[in-house]
This record gives sequence, C-alpha cells and structure tokens, in this order.
Amino acid sequence: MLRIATWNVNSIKARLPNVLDWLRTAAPDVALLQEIKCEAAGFPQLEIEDLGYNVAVVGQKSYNGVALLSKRPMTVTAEALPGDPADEQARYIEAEIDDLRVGGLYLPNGNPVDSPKYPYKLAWMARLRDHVAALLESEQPFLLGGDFNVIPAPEDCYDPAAWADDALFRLDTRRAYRSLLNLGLTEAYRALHNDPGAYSFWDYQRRAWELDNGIRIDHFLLSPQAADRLEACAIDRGPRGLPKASDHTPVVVTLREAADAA
DNA sequence: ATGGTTGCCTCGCAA
Repeated sequence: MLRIATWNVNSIKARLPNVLDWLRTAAPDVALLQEIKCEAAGFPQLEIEDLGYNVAVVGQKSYNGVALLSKRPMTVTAEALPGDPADEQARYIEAEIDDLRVGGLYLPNGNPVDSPKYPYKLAWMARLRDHVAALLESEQPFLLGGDFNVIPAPEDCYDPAAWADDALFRLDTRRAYRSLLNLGLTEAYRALHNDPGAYSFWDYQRRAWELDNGIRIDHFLLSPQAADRLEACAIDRGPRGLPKASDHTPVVVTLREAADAA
C-alpha cells in the first residue's frame, strides 16, 4: 500500500512540533504540505529527513510555499504549474515516485471576488486543467493532492447559503472544478464516502472548530489508472484539535501498489 | 455585531 497525505500547515515554522508529531505517528509514505510560508533555505529539512523522508521544497517568503516529502526515492518533475512563466507564486510541486506522478498544489484562494485575485484563481484553474490534460495523454498514473480552495458541493459546507458568493464556492469556481474532474479524474474522498459534514478546514475565528463550522477544501484527484488502485481515503481530524493547530487538518489517501492493481 | 483569529515580520495583508 502507498499512503499519501495532504496538509495545509499554515507556516511550517509555527507548526513544526505538530507536523513532526503527526508524521511520526501517522507515518504516511508521502506528504504534500501547503502554506509553508518560507523560502526553501528556511525549511526545517534536517528535522524531517531525520524521520526518514526525502524532501523537496518550492518556497516563497512569507506566503504560499509547498513541499513534497517521500520515504521512497523520488524525482522532481515540476516546481511550478506550467502555462505562465511570469507567475512567481510558489503553489505547485510534482514528482515521480515509483510509477506514480504526484502533484502537490496550493490553489489560489481568490477572495475578494471583485479583486484581481479572483481572475487569477480562475486562470490558475485553467492552467491546471491544461496540465492535467497533458498528463492524461501520457497514460501514466497520477494524482493531485492539496488545498484546492474549492468547496465542491453544498454538503461540503456547514452553511452553503453564507458561502454562496465566496471565491471558494461561487458558481464559476465550482464550474471550473467540475471541468477539471470532467477530464476523467476521480475525487478520492467523495468516491468512497457519502457523508455530509466531512470537513478539512475550520476557521480560527468565531469558534468554528468548537461548533464544527467547517468546509471540505483539501482534496485528492486521481487519474483513471490511479483510481483503479484507490483503497481508502480518510480525514484525520486529530491535529485540528491540538494546541497550536493549523486551521486545516490532514487528509490521507491509500493506493494499492501497481503490482496489486485489479 | 462588517465582529472575530492566526502568522507573516509590519504597524497592514492574507487567509
């Protein structure tokens, strides 16, 4: 089995004890981290390597930033989402691990929707769609994991009406997300569970965690060849309830090995 | 109730 986690840690420096504890106990084979909020030189590489991970980082000062951790050998295949060389935001990292292509992403938030941030989000999603189309051409199994900043459906939100015009839920956002899925991808959690209220993010404000006012925005999208190997997908709410928690909690997908595929 | 919280490394911006 291959277990892959995604977690928006909201600053790797502020979260290091929580992240190290979770990696030790959950011990995923691969971990995709978002919002590390530091440059590659400031990433706590040694502490994570001590847990048995190879480390690849696409960093940025203060904002964004993604990392890919793998206990197995990996080859980095991309350090930016193709399609806009002028885009300097650190939001995408991709590697080959065994026969699997793994992309870790931090999709733009997009709020406020009447600012340039929203068109940037939609443009980023269009670039992601183009990149997925290219990956599908190869027929190599692949998986995208990360903070998509997209609430796919009303059951993924504690109060859909309140979020109707938010950049994470408005119609144009969900339309772009569906057009990505319609290329032939499988969203791992929803393929295996039909429970409403399975959230991955709770705002720091307004006692959102205590009231379970959450949203589900951290996802795994699988190519057909990867979806054939999908075994499980789970949200680990544990880390969100600990002191000094990130506002996101980890999601873990389990794939059968290539040799075990049906 | 246009509030509230966290992290960046500033005295505001992003989420």
